[in-house]
Amino acid sequence: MANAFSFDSLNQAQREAVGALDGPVMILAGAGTGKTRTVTCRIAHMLEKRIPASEILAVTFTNKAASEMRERIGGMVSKKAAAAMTVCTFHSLCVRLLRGGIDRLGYKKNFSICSHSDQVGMMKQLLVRKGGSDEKVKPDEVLSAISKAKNKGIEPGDLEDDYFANLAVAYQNELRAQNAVDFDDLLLLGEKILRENPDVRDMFRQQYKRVTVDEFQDTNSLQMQLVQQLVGEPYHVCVVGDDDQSIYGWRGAEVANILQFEKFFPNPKIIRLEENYRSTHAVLHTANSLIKHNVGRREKILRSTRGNGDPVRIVAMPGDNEEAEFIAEEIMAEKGAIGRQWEDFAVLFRTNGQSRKLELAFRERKIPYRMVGAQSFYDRREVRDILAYAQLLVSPDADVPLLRILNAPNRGIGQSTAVLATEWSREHHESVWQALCDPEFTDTLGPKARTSVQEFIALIAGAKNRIDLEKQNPADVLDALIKEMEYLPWIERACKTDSERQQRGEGIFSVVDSLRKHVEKGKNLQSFLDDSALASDREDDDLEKKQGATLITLHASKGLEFPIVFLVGLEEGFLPHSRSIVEGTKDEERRLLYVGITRAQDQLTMTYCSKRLKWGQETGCQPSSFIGELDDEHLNHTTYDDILGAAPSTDELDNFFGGLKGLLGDVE
DNA sequence: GACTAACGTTTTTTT
DNA sequence: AACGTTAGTC
Repeated sequence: MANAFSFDSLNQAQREAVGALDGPVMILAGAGTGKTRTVTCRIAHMLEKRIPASEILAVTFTNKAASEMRERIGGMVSKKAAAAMTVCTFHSLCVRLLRGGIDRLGYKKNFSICSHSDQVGMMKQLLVRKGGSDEKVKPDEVLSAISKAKNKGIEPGDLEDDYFANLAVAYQNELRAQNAVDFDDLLLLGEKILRENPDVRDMFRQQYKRVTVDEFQDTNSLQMQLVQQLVGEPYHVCVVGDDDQSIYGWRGAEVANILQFEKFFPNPKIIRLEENYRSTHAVLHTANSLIKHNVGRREKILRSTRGNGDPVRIVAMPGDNEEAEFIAEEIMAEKGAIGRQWEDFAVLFRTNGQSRKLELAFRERKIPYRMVGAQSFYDRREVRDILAYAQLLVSPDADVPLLRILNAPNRGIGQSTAVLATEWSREHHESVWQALCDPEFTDTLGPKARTSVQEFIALIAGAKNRIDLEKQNPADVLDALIKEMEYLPWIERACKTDSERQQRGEGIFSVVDSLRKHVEKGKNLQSFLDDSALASDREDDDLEKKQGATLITLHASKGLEFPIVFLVGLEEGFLPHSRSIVEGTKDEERRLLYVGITRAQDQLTMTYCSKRLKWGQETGCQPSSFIGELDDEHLNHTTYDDILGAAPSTDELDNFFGGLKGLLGDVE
């Protein structure tokens, strides 16, 4: 552990942050200022100072961030010490807490965690059951209102809209009846246990004497309260973040946590990291000039440790076709001219819909590219289905997963039977599964439906017995179950393409496979379901594993960096998004653009179009009001026509773009 | 109960 | 344009 890290390799501010181990500390880490390095060094410093690893808690926002942090610290100190620390997300910390003590709140310890799609399923049911509303209300709308209420500490019944309040109460009762919690409940109940039980709270405070919270600008007020419960005197807490990069306000993040940190912990030491190692001066100057238009921020001026670099280009485009072509052509030319890798290029956009034209242009030119984000692995139908079966094998009384797969694959238990069973279960205050098992209920069904139900019950009960009584490997049982009911052929029938068929098959396989690995580690089915519910895992989230230029949303780009960045669609209505103007969140849109700009290391090009295809319809566009806020000093305003001349041939294009670098770029 | 056709919607995304 | 949802038909 001797050479864990060296103070010499850190700058003044970083050194101060790494050295300040005691008391409340807030590190304001601007983009590209070596935040991760500082935080990991600080924790390594703790270990070097003989603070036991077991007393260290680091909370992150995603599981990926948690494992990366553990790995980096492991590289600096011993693997053993890294393994002994607790590095996890707020949610998984609460799961641990609740598996131990949720019975104090009247839940059973084997509670299940509702994923988003579970919540939607439940809310859809409630909307049907409650009816009553003249307008059609979307499940997501209600759920987000409930979520915001929970995060603000408002009781479901006290929601402003009566209809929503009614739904919220019903939703909460439903969760309760199924012994289930949603993501917000994890935090809510975790905080409640700590607050109401001094013995539990003291135990945690004894256990975790040093708490670090990463990405602090993304915490909501409930998470702040949780931190306050976790951290007792003498408040050895360190929060790290950048209010200028707070872009998740729409899902409850409270910048106030950073802006008013002094209110939560007394006399914090506040350290600013402003020395930027990532970008050229031109890029940073432009970023600084934009973000200073936001009011009520912790002012930070990023300083470049590098040279001026090329000016930042703002290019006016006739339309989105030209925009895509321009970028694709320029990437081809640049790559050849200065020997770049495809991976050095990134195109950033506000909405996923903007990627289509770009993909097309890339494919035409055989430019390899990687798309980040899009569809979550856990939202894939076959994955959700198989997880629903897995959950039934733990608790068949969970209504949402049961109803989800009751007729998937088709087994002759359709909507009408499902409705009858649900109604019966409500009247008799029991679960849908219990209703299906009840001969009194099945006798009310027609002979065909009755047989189908009985076969279904036998199928699930049989599999459950093989796990519970015969102690067979749950992964084997699940695998056999899937084959027995011919799930794969059923889902394949609905596929249009071969690649889709293959994808479905792989989805099913990987769920079973990851369950098997879980079991091999000695964990049970329940903990597998917990992990799956809390896992963010995008299909191939590891950007590094994919090859090619990057196409990515501004949100997903946070934390990444690229030598050459194109930021497209700087149009009023897109960036800032029209919705933000209605909702009065233009500041956050400005931060979003700030995040985008600060992703660039060497070269940045921002584009806007005069017209753009939107929802299959051509719409006129105005330049973003943000463009006018940028300082001109390192800007180069130009147009598509200026660069291209009048409609050159492809050959001319190639030649032209080949020489473009020489014409435009002030190469250092 | 299963399949098809018309319809409406469309920011960002994690746990 | 493309997707999911819903209503209508066999």
